[in-house]
Amino acid sequence: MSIPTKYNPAKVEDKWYNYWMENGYFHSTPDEREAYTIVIPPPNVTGVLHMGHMLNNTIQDVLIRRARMKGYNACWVPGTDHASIATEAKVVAKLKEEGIAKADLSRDEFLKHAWDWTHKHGGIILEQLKKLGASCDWDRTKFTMDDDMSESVTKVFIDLYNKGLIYRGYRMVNWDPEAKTTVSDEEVIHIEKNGKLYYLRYQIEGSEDFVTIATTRPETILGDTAVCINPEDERFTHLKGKKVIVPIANRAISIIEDEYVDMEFGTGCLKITPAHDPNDKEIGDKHQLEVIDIFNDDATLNTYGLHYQGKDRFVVRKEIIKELEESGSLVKVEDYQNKVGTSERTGAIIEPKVSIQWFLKMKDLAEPALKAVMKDDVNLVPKKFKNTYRHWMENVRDWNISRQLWWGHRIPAFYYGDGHNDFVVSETVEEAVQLAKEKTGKNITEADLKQDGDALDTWFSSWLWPISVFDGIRDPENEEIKYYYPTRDLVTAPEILFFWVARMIIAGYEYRDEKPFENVYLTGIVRDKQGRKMSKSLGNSPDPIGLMEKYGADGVRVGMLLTSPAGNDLPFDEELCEQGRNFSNKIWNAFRLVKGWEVSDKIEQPESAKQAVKWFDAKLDKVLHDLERSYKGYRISEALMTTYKFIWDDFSSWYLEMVKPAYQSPIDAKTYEQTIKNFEKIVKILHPFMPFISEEIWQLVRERSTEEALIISPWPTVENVEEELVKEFEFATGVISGIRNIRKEKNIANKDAVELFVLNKEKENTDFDVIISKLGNVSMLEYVTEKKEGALSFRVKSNEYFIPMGDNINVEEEIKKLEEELKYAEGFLKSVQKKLSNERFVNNAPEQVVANEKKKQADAEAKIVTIQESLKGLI
RNA sequence: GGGCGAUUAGCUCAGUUGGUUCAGAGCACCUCGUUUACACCGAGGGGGUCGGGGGUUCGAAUCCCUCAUCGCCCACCA
Repeated sequence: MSIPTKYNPAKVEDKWYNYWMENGYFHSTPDEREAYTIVIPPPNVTGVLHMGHMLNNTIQDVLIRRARMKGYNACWVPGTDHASIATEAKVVAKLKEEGIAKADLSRDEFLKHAWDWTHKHGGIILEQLKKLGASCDWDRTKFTMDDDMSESVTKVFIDLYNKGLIYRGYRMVNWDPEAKTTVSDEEVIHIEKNGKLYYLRYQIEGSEDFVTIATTRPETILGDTAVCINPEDERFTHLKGKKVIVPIANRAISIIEDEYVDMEFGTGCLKITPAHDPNDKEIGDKHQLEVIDIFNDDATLNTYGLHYQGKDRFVVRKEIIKELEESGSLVKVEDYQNKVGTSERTGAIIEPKVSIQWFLKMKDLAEPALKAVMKDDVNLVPKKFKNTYRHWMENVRDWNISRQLWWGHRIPAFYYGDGHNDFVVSETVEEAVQLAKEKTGKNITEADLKQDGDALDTWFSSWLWPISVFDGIRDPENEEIKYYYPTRDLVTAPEILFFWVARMIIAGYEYRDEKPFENVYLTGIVRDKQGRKMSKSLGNSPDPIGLMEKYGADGVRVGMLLTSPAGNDLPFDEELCEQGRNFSNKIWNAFRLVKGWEVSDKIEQPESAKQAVKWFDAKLDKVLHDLERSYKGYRISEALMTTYKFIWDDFSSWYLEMVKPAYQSPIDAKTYEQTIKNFEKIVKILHPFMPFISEEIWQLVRERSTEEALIISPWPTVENVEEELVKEFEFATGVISGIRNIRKEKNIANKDAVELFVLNKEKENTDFDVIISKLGNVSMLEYVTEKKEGALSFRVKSNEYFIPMGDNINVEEEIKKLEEELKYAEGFLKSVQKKLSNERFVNNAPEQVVANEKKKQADAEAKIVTIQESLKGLI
């Protein structure tokens, strides 16, 4: 078999992904094993893979691959989200390009376009995930608008309606004039904007007097239905009970009193526009004011806008100010900063608007979900998000679930009359007819019914995701939902903690009486080097596919994980992928080295190899133990770093060097076999991070049947860690470093052997002396009882080592070096002594701590004596 | 405006209940190296008064107070 000199990720990665697919390793069906389930946060069906997905899905793949190897029945359910508003916006834009306006299409025609679009673009992102190595069970791929998924949504809607939790309400909602739909509070982003505060005067009816109000939105005066003052405000006592004239509109409106008004702000007079401000609405309701909606759905003015009818609100703002100025109604204008709500999806400035919408009562539903997180039944990683979660859940408000969109799940309400409450809610029209008949006692036919035109908020389907992908809504007793639910981990961005995570927990308790997942791993945001969020508009987001072509999927996976503890933003830098790629290269070369050895069963295993194998076993156990802890705490970066150092340093730099046969000599069969076994172990622990290269090497070191693929091979187990052995080896590496330092100082090439004499003060284990000899290229290692003359020395703990140099010693240099060492040791001793001479320390500190200090003192003293003696010898 | 969190080496971060090798890791940097896997490498090395100040304690990166800076979330002041 010939091993290529260069590792070729592209070729290898495709090969193994296909192999895994062909052999169905990703596929899961319920069996006697324990389930380990992850449901993917479904990306938008028309979305394209970005760096956030890369991070997110890499983490999920690491978790699911490790679970698979640990013997769980691992099931990672993939899928996509119909993303109602986002997709509809894209389809509208695409139609516009083709010269088609949405308004010219019927609902069905539009939906046909949307489905076409979905079929064409949907799933691209899933194909891209395959490049990353995502080991999803593709047979289970779901889409939130699949028939069964949609049915589940409808069922839940009806159920909640029948429980009295869903209602229609004439309420102030957030209106996105661009998408012409409402959006939930969570979808409104408040942005600080520089605006103006306009002071306008309204004439008092039947008088020449005026009252001045302050507003940021002068165009809304046309919808004013009152002016409000604080009842305590003595400046305005004379106005009580009077009326004022709205400029331009020339309507008389009442002056009302309400404590809401802040006397300190503006002029202390507040204009009330119930249709276009949430607070005004509240005051309006309290005082039974008329609601005048002056806007059309696209935020142009309607007939109440008088001569401004048909013009956009911001155009009107400019024009109306001019008109007010000309008529003398504008008193002054001040610069003013305020926060303006914008739509998360379209970026449009949100218009508060009163309209009839569907709402879900949240308070009672939220309660078990709040408790679950507070007592860590659902474990948030990192924990700091618990606070934010609690804050939101304690102040949860009713959820506006209706959207004036076509792409999505249509609200299953059927109207039999024109009244707002003349409807029935049901799964089918047939059923609706029946219900309507019962409700009205009239003979109602299908033709008399009209289905509600609104679609449901996207999240109203995704909140059911962990249940509905296993059909647990329609068929709560089915085998799959019982087996796979609750899922194990959810990996997602903190931005959607409320949109999605909280609501899934709510739905979980409501529909399964159980949490939807045990752990929620919240990733950070992927940023560029300058700390800016990666976005299309900034153009600072690298193309993930391009990155994978350049560094290999394995390399990019490592790059993503290197610096991303949970909850921390990831300042992405291509250099990280480079580090990942270099790591692949390192592993590949280690493999080439081992595969290049000639094996002979005629030679004995050298003692050094025996010791190397013994140590490596112990070290592996320690690493496995550390990994277990890291994974348990979801410290994925830490687990990767442990693996990285183990492979790079312990395996490549130490172990392989120790067992490596002499130049052009064969290796004994036993060491070779053990080394292959060790290689198998390291690719196992590597596999979750770098699935491709690990499988490639696994398959190259031995012939494998399909039952023996790495992806399904068992994770190495650990019984007990021989800490002592690991420590003793560290001591030996200290000695080797000492030798290397002297070689370097004296320019002694590694191929020239040296002699090493050991003055043994403290009995140390000598098992690793063979290793010291091999890696230090020591021709003779001898224990002596007194110092060696004409030699360079170094100390490790309280042992002293000598390398004879003959005349090749610069005495002055040596003295200087020793003096420095001595100075350090004395300083150290002094600090220890200071501690020990402090009576209160000795009396108060635990015995263990004091004993340790005493040991440190003794060691330091011994070392000082050694150095002093050496110095004497030189002088 | 309210709440939460952070501030440790040039960068990104560890540092479990205050006390063993507590000041660490990776990357970057510097020096040396054409030794028979790998220069996408090897061997060495430098670098931080743990944001400032104060306090508790025998002992503080770790606990308390305060100031500064940054970030996030929530919020209707026109």
